[in-house]
Amino acid sequence: MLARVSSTPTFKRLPRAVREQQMLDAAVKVFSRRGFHAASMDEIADDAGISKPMVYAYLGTKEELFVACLHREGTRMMEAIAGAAASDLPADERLWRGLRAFFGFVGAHRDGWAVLYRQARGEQPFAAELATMRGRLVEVVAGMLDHALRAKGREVRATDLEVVAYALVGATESLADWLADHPEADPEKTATRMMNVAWLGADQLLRGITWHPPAG
Amino acid sequence: MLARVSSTPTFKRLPRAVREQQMLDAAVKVFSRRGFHAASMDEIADDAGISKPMVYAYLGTKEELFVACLHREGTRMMEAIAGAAASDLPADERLWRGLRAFFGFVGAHRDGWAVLYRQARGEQPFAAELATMRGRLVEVVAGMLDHALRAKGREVRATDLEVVAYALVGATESLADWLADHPEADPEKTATRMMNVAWLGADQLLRGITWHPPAG
DNA sequence: GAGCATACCTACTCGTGCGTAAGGTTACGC
DNA sequence: GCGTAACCTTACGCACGAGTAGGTATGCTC
Repeated sequence: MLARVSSTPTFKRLPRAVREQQMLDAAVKVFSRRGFHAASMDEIADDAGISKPMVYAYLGTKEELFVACLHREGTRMMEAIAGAAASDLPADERLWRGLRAFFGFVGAHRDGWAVLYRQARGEQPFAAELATMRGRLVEVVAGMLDHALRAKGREVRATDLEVVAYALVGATESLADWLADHPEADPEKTATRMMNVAWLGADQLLRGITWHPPAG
Repeated sequence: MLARVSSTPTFKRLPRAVREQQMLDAAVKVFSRRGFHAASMDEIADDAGISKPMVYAYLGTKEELFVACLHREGTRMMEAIAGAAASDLPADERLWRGLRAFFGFVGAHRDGWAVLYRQARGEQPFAAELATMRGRLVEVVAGMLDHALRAKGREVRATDLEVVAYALVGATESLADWLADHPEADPEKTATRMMNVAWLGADQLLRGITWHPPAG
């Protein structure tokens, strides 16, 4: 066996923790470019500058690897948002800061977002995990609306609140998607636009103004 | 070879057009349950009550089959919406009818929606096609907003308009997704909720009321 | 400087599922 | 009633990619 001849400068041996991060970086990149199925473990290993068995040794099977990506990116995102939107602020201020943090994250981690949102969504095994994460977001938004409503002495059925929150989260994700496809776009400006759509509509609702279908 | 013994009542031979529809029905069903990759041509053929080579003979490769599904479901949906929202109505009326038609469609074709939205989105080869369809929707919505604005003597930059439209479409898709997961929910009611989120916010914008970030 | 653990490799196996070759059977025109 | 074309089948080839077996090198500890 020729093995590694000294022609190549005998690449560094790195501690596990470092290699794991490199692998995750590569995996996120490849998954986001190719999609879960089309991505091959060989390509990921290659991209990480390591051989395939190392990936299996450290991060396990392909599914487990994907879950690990999901976890890392998801955690990073949630932390970015939670860190920005402290809960002792008024609702509109929290919403604004949360949105800014969110779009900032997406702008800076387009690959991560693609993995999280575009890929995980379609694949059965991961959709549930993703849904849970989104569920937490919806709850937070619904909580903010509810809080603001109660402050005005109003009360709304929980389902209605949840659905509205769901719509707002959806709109936000959609804009994030748009942002991921427009590298030249400004995350801050996108956040402002979202705020316009969301808060002006919500504000109306908070005042008790509602729309209802025409008769017939 | 035993071949088909007369025990089974010699299943009917059907004309191509009919079989193609049966195949598409089966394909939509299986794709929506399993996802594009996990779905096997064998299962689709089986579900259509036909053998695999027939599928290849009529609809071509797996990718082509999926595109065919996408096309049929997409066309049906667009027709449902376009049919409901005639362009000679006022903007809010058009929006309302379009939304109602849309949620009605999703409520009635949950499988089709899952294929269109959840699957096509993640898979590179189809994402483009899907994006085009959504693009048309966004244009329509943006056009409605623009029309309403001009009627009030206002003018907004095209980009802003497009982004707002994008957000509204995203919110709507998100609610459709919610609807697909809640079989007991009422499409009509969901449309009303969406109208509340969208139109109240849009109405504010139409009046020239905008939100802007706090100083600092 | 022997021993041991950990990092790392090449080179396979093997299942799965797409796509097809080659042939059987039914309907319909003439 | 017979040919021909369209319908439909079984049974396979084959590529691709997940996962593994088994071995080599390197650094750390005492």
